[in-house]
Amino acid sequence: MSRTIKVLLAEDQSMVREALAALLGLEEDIEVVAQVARGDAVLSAARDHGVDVALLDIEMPGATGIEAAAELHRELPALKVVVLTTFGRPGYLRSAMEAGADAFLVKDAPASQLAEAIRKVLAGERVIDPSLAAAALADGANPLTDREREVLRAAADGSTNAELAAALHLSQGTVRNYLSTAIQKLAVRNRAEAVRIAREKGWL
Amino acid sequence: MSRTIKVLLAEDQSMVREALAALLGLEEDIEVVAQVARGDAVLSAARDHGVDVALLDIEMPGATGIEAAAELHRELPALKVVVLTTFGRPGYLRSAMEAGADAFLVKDAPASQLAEAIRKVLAGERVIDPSLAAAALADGANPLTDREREVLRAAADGSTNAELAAALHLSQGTVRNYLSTAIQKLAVRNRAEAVRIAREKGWL
DNA sequence: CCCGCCGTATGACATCTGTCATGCAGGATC
DNA sequence: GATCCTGCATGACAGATGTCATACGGCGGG
Repeated sequence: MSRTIKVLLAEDQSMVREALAALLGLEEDIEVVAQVARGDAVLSAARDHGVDVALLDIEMPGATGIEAAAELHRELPALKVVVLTTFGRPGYLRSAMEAGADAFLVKDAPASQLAEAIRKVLAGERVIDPSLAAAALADGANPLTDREREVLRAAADGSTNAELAAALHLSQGTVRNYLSTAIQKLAVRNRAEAVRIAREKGWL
Repeated sequence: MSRTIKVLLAEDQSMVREALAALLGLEEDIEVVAQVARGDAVLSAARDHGVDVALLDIEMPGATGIEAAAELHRELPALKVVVLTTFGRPGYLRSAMEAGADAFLVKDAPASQLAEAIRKVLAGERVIDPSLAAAALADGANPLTDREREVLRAAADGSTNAELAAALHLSQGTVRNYLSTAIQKLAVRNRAEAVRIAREKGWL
């Protein structure tokens, strides 16, 4: 028989993290051997505990789960990565896959899928929600350039053009040009809508 | 000896809900007897299962945890209510308390506080994070009028003045007046910032 | 009864935003 | 080397947004 599966859990909300640990603790063949609350603590914890599978939330301080996934994939290629997120944003799925994730789960899927996904990735399978995959393909790739994304992200909090220009070391006109092209690419009417749509797609 | 504490769990993300159930299941004196995923399913589930404590997430479809709390407080006054939320927004705390909640927990508190809070509210105590309470008091009450809130909420998705006017059956000028006063009350420069601040405070 | 606030509305004004044409430098591609 | 794309910039213009003064009816408090 095989030994238990060693899992690393990365999730910033303690209550959710410990609850997930309790859930996985109910499984006989799974053992949560490490828990971290920050994206930038993932790699060393995975190394220190000889982990088989890393379960990563996306929204975390320090580094996102996607960034952590890429790092793990580079440094510990044998390690399997499951990305777990609140938001089923097509762009997140795409980035997670590009970062080398083996599974992508949303938190409103039934709890049973979590242990199941862990076993499947260890067996070499990939696990992704088919409808999300379809949405990701339908949306296509992120149409925004780096600069456009950067400006849009900075504009998300309601900053004015002048503030954006100062913060990004650009001229005010350039800021407006970037926002204008972003607005057109996203087929919306103003920056607020552009921010909303880009967020929904996971393109920010 | 006393019988086990019967708990109702209301949280829309299945994985989180079931994980919390697993967590509470580890406690000898606590039993999760019902789980619901919608705010408008809380009351009848609580009635049907003779629940002692209801654990309510705020963000849920159907009705918010706050609305559900108010309903429970009205219909089943003996029932204790614990509000559990991702966002430690002062305005949420205030509304939860006004709705008759007995405890207010944020999901990034340690998991141990959950069972502890359940026992405390049953003992007649109230449980709230002191720093959040301080923030709620410091912020004061929501300064926005009903209409201002309504317009701001509608403006949050990037709608233009004309769209807002049509949607709310107001003149465009009136919409601008409301947004203008909201902007001034929140001491910000434009509607986008106003939306952000109002959200952060839990005033939307 | 009067005052003040809320909801609603208008008009005028200043500023901010979004669009477009145009320009230039650097890197990639052919 | 010519061409194209990207990043950056400018100026001009139209339209959206924010401010302010003003107005009126209703409602609640003093």
